[in-house]
Amino acid sequence: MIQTVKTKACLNNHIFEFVIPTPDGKFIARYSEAGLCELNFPSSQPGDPPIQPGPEPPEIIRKWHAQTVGALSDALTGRGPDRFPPLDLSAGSDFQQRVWRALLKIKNGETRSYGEVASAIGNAKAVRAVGGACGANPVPVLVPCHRVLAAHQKLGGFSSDMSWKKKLLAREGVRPADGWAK
DNA sequence: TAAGTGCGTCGTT
DNA sequence: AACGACGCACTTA
Repeated sequence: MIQTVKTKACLNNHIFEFVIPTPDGKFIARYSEAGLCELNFPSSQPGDPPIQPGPEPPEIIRKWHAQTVGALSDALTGRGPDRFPPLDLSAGSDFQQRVWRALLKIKNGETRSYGEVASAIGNAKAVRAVGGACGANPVPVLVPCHRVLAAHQKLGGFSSDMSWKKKLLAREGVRPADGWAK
């Protein structure tokens, strides 16, 4: 159902940019030659994101994009995506990349606390820093930073609208006893 | 129980 | 040197 629209050669690097229309709004995906390097939530601001038509992207990138579109569609409906595009997380620091890789291991419908993620990357005391890395996640939804909660199933924070965190968790069937989900 | 304070910790700016 | 999508101990109400 979701169709790609336009592409754009961005900056001087070979970055291709796509809009992904979904029932939840227009996401924006960006690709480097290594894979999906950025996925943005729909802008809360009114008005369309200005994306200029660009050169036709290489075959491989169109393939990756098709995988992204499918994975995003699955994720937004609470299903665990089976096909992922390759991810280019190289923009992050070593620490951030370790965190993001750890997030990828959290299965659909599961959650971890910031502390558990910290332990998982072998840096148990870097709890707060893990929160920072989650906030810097360049590929939200697919890299499931929304599955990281505070201790004792408390919701914790989110960089963009908290409603996204609640929404994504609810669609995966995560409903803590407290009843923060709405 | 629920909410608020203080402090340790650590990566990032 | 200051700031967080934290966690924990400890107060108050």
